Amino acid sequence: MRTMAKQADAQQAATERRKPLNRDRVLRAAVARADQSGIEALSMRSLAQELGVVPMALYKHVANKEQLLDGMVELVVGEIDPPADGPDWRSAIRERVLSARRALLRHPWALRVIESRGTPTPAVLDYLDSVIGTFRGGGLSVDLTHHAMHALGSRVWGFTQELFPASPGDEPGEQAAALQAMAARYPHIAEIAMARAHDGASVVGSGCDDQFEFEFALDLLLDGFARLHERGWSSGQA
Amino acid sequence: MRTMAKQADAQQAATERRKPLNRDRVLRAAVARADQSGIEALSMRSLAQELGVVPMALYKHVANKEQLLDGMVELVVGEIDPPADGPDWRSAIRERVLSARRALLRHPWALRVIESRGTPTPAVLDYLDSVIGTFRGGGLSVDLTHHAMHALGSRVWGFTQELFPASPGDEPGEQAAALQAMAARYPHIAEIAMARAHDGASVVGSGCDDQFEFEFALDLLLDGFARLHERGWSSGQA
DNA sequence: GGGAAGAGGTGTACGCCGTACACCTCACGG
DNA sequence: CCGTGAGGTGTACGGCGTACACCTCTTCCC
Repeated sequence: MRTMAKQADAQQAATERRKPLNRDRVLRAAVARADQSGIEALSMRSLAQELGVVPMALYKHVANKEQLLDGMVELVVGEIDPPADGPDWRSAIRERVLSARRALLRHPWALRVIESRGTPTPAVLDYLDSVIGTFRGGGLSVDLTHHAMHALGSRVWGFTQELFPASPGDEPGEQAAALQAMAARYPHIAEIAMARAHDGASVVGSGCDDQFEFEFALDLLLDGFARLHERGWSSGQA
Repeated sequence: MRTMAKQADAQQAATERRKPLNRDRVLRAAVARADQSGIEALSMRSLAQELGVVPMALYKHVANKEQLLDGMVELVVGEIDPPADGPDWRSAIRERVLSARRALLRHPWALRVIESRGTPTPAVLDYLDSVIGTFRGGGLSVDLTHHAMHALGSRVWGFTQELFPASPGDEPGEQAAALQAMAARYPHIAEIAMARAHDGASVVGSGCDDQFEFEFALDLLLDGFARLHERGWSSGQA
């Protein structure tokens, strides 16, 4: 507190919120809120409140909620590492996809938003374009690259859709009981779930899409692409 | 029109809507509406109107909207053919998944609803359980089956997430122009899109996830599973 | 036959949501 | 000094899901 403290303080309350509140601040606040409260808790109203501002104020910085979501996606996709250059397309793709995974792991809502968005944003296109470029740079044909991208599907984002949406961790006892009940009706699911529960350590909570699962599938596909590439595969034949 | 026509007619208006309107009729109407107007056009209010009933009437048959969606999923998943039995797990899975694809193709909203639902419905569990059962019946280890299911991911439903949400068909001239514009900024995407446009015939509209794309990826994965199975792969090693 | 019971349909109301529109405020350049 | 325009406000509308009290039949038992 220095001279003119009173005046400064008085102004501060006004000033603090008067700090321009540009588009970027809005987007970052939105990302933060979605990160910690989930995407469904993000409304224009709640976001405005968090920024100490009336809802309509946001519309001076984003056209509407759709554009807000697009902006958030841009931010998240911007966190993905740039492509590694090198002769080895296989590991370049691998690294890139795993980097995407890390980014989207930090913002669990992001994949769903990306996928639900009607039109891909520029950052999304940039990312896809550069992944494709890596395939092409590695010598894969346009044809094979095209199909490879489709085969990867949403996996280019580092995720495969969870089959079981990861029930938020009840205490383990309860979970075991639920499993017991399921075993009668869904024996095969239970068998697999049991086996998984065995490992224990390596699994985060009850989620099953851990790093290993993802890399298993990714490598299976990359192996497949490599094999087809070696054989000069083209969609004309088998 | 026969005797007592007037009375019958008078009653008919009342009667027609008085037809009990059970849970099943509600669900079927909801599916029909979602099929033809899209899932986002399905609100309790609009559905009620279509059934000639006040919104709150629906709540006598479904607990809330979530349960409505669950019920719709049950209906759709029920359309998937039962598993073919036979010694060949590979083609049994293939058929089953392609059947799921056909069902979900008839109800394009369904995959998104399945995935967004917090807890899988019984029909969903039945389906997954029986797919797993087919793997196991084919001799694949619990371990490999587990990873295979993850690798399939949402592909067990016959779909991979579209990377490009299929812009609704503008006239081809316009589309070509847009492509031209994109080529500058996203050369690799453009290259692939061009190549695809070449084939023409086999592609439905501008959508790219046609049958071929899907089967390409599916077979790549199934081949991979088969190969690992033959080698007695287990997650302990490479 | 009369009346309780309960299933099915109604009407009103609340609190959320996104956002259109008119307004205010105030720093700044002419 | 004043106009202007960027940034923030307040009010309002139409849509949503749904709680709650109510009405109206059908059915079934006495």
